[in-house]
Amino acid sequence: MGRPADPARRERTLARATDYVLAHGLAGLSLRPLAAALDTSPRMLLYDFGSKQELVAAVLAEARRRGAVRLAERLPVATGSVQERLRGIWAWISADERAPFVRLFFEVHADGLVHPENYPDQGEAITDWFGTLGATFRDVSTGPDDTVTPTLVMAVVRGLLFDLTATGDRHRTDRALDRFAELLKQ
Amino acid sequence: MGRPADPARRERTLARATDYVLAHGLAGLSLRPLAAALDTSPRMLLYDFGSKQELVAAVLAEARRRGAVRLAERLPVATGSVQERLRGIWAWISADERAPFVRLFFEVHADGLVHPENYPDQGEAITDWFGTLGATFRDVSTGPDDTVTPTLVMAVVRGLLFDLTATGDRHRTDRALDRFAELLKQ
DNA sequence: GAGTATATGGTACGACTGTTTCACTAACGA
DNA sequence: TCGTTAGTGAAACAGTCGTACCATATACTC
Repeated sequence: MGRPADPARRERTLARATDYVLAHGLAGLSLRPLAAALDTSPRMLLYDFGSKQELVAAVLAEARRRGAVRLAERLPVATGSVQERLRGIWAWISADERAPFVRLFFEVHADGLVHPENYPDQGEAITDWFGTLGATFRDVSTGPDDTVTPTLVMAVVRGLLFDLTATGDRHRTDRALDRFAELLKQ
Repeated sequence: MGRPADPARRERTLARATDYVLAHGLAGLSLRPLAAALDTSPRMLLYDFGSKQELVAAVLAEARRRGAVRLAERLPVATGSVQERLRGIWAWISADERAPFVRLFFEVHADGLVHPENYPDQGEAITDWFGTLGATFRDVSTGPDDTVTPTLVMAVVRGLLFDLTATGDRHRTDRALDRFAELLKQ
């Protein structure tokens, strides 16, 4: 008995909070401005999530969930040459629409280097793409459980993303990826 | 006339502040703990640097200066095969002693993505290694002002650094670099 | 209606932040 | 000794932070 709980409200808040964090970043996140932007109050944020730390954890989980969904929609296009697949992945991840995700990705990584205790599963977040990526580049792998090829491919992608986000030089980074694709093809 | 200024004090403070930032990171930097660790006071930090923002700028400049010196000491070893040179660079940059620099590097990049206005020269910080790196890998470059090869090499190094710092998996990242060296050799 | 559990507003607490102000001392030239 | 400039400690200011407390409103069962 009593007033029935409304879990949808928490979900709605979580979705909007994730939008907000993707737009504004994690570093300066503060409950009061966040609440104001979400038409709610710090009081309600703590009521729904317990603490700021738990709210952030929920937001990061939601962001990762969204990214995984988007990736799953995109990646199965494992047809074509190695070059085409690589270019497809790069075009997708480096597109402007993905910029907020990429930004948050780098932000979480950097914060995790200073406070590893807050991100117990950061290692997984890096390596869990290997399953899908390994499948995508099976023909250039050295074996069925080759982890080196996905590692290298992801390193190139992340490194070029790093470069692109810092310099904005799309032409140079695009060409560097093409060059890597050529090398990979042999 | 009057008491003579003592610029050495500011230099000493800057050096120790840089040590502190390299050890503790930029994100949570606060004047009072910093001053306490440096046996000085927030009052003096502001007296010497004007504001926290200028202090941070000075610290970052100092850190970059140190990194450049260390790199200049190391890089001229441009002898040997492409593989050996690449391995040498990777061994140097991924060594544990460089970890604080690498951490700060990622931290500044991430913060720069959220607040680009604070880092007007971030693009340069990424590309200014190309001069030296381009010279080092001249024999695998496509031309005298080939920017693509240095871009790719740095992307691999940064991407693998990203992986290594997040997962701590040295074996896998080392092998990925070896694989890249093989590809580069053709 | 009473009883009860959820939802919410308002407010204040204690701890921090960068910075400022005021007073004072230290070290020099004349 | 006096004037002048550099250096420095202590305290306060105005603000923000996450969070806790207290009241009250809302929506349900009985």
